[in-house]
Amino acid sequence: MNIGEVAERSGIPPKTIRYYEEIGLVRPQRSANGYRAFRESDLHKLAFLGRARALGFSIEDCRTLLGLYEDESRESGQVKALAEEHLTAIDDKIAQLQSMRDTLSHLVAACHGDHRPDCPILSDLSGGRG
Amino acid sequence: MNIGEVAERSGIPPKTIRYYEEIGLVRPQRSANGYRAFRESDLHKLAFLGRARALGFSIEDCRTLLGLYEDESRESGQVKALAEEHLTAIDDKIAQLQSMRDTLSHLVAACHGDHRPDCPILSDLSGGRG
DNA sequence: CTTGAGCTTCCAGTGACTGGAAGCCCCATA
DNA sequence: TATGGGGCTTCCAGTCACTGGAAGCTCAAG
Repeated sequence: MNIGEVAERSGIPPKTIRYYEEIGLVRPQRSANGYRAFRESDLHKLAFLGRARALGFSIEDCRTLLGLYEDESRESGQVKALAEEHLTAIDDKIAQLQSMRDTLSHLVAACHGDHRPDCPILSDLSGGRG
Repeated sequence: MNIGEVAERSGIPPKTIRYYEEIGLVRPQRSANGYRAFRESDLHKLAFLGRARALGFSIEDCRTLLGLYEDESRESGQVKALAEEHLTAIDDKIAQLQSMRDTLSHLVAACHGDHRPDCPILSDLSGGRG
């Protein structure tokens, strides 16, 4: 398979696939003409990466997960620990965004939003009174 | 004021303040010795920026907000529109994270996480049956 | 033989900092 | 007066995960 077909079937753009090769996540062979020659197993790996990235795992986490996936002597505890750590990070981010959201939505509600200059949003940002 | 004091009073690290100057968000004067000389108004601006950043506004949004803050002929509608747009973006991010969180927490719950190799998390990542 | 799509590499830019090196400047103490 | 240490300066590089674009090679169709 050439990169275009792999991109389509894995849902990962060609540029990103090349980048993944550059950082050693996949190692496709090469045809005589210099084109990358992907096997089904490469496609499978890329799809794995796509799903892991969609769950928000970092590239380094993905590398670890791929390693565990290919290691038949892995312990599921290692995978679960990584996933739990990531889950905690996600929860932290959600909490942070939620807090921003709460503050911001109050400010937006308080702002009449018309042609006049006075604005509770700017007042708040400027320190509470001005 | 030197940069150290401004950093402490605004809560923004010196490195970040220098960066903000570089991109034109603040323009402190200079003392004869080459040190940056901040006025109270610079400190005020930096505190404004710190709060806007804490609400998740991008640097470019912050630039716009500062401009509106200093423009006495602004219309509060412009500020509100910007804030609403940002609020929507936050909501989108929360929804995305929440979706990741849901999937991931199910997978984590399904994984026994012991010394055995079989693992629903990896199975899912590998395409549902691997 | 030409055209155009697809592939190659390499370089640069994104956002918002952050770390580190090399080198002034200033103040306090011995 | 020397020195030591902390604070300040600039500049360069790295972060993360791509993404855009340029220049040029390859391949299949007409």
